Amino acid sequence: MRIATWNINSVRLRINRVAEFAKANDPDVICLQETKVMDDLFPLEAVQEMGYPHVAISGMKSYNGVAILSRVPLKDVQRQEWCGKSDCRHISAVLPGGIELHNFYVPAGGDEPDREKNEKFGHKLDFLDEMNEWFPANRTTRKKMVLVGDLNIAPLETDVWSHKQLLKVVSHTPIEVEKLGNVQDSLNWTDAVRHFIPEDEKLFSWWSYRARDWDTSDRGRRLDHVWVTPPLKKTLKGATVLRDQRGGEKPSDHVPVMVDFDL
DNA sequence: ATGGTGGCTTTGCCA
Repeated sequence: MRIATWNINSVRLRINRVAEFAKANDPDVICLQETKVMDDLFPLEAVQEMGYPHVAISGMKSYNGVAILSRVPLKDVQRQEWCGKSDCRHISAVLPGGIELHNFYVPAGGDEPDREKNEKFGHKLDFLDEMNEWFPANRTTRKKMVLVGDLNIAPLETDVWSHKQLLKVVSHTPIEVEKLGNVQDSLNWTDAVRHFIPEDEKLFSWWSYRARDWDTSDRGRRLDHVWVTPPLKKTLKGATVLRDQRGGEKPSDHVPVMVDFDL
């Protein structure tokens, strides 16, 4: 079983890129974020043509939006509200074998890392607190779960191009890293990507559009994650970050992250 | 200290 997560930054604009990615990498499940489309305009036909008959979507006009495209049946699809907002930042479904898959798009948090001056940063911190409360209140470490998505935080020093220069930049501030760490600790989640790629190796999944040359300057961050609960840890078989997807015509600013399981 | 790009929709918002 191969599960992929990808912030696609408009699924309609990049549906052909998704199709090419699926053909080349053959993931069983593709979790998308920032689909930026209402459900009735979602390119369902194209997704089914590429071999994903089971689709769960939660989208809105212009912003946010998440989707799960699957070759295997999806059960018990749920769309959770966070911070009292219906802003399409979460969808979950149960895969065969009773594995619960959660797909998140955590708020980016704006530019200023101070909740007094920037309410978007406050929203992000509150969102993380709510995740940290919801999981232990509603699930246990014994449940088979996969949590994926654009969490908009690069927790490790090697998850950013310069730890020192990003300490006050939203996505790598100590308070965000601490709160994400609390979520991770709450159900003893394993970072499935760092399970395979050593922590002393720089690893990014996002590069800004604003760089003159994203590849040469390589000022990236690892914002996209795949976590698993303890019962799935031994089933982990590999992890891949598809850096090449940042290149070519009209890329997303994020690249796909894939994790393989032997279930 | 600033501005750089991209998507969607609007002439600004969000990332």
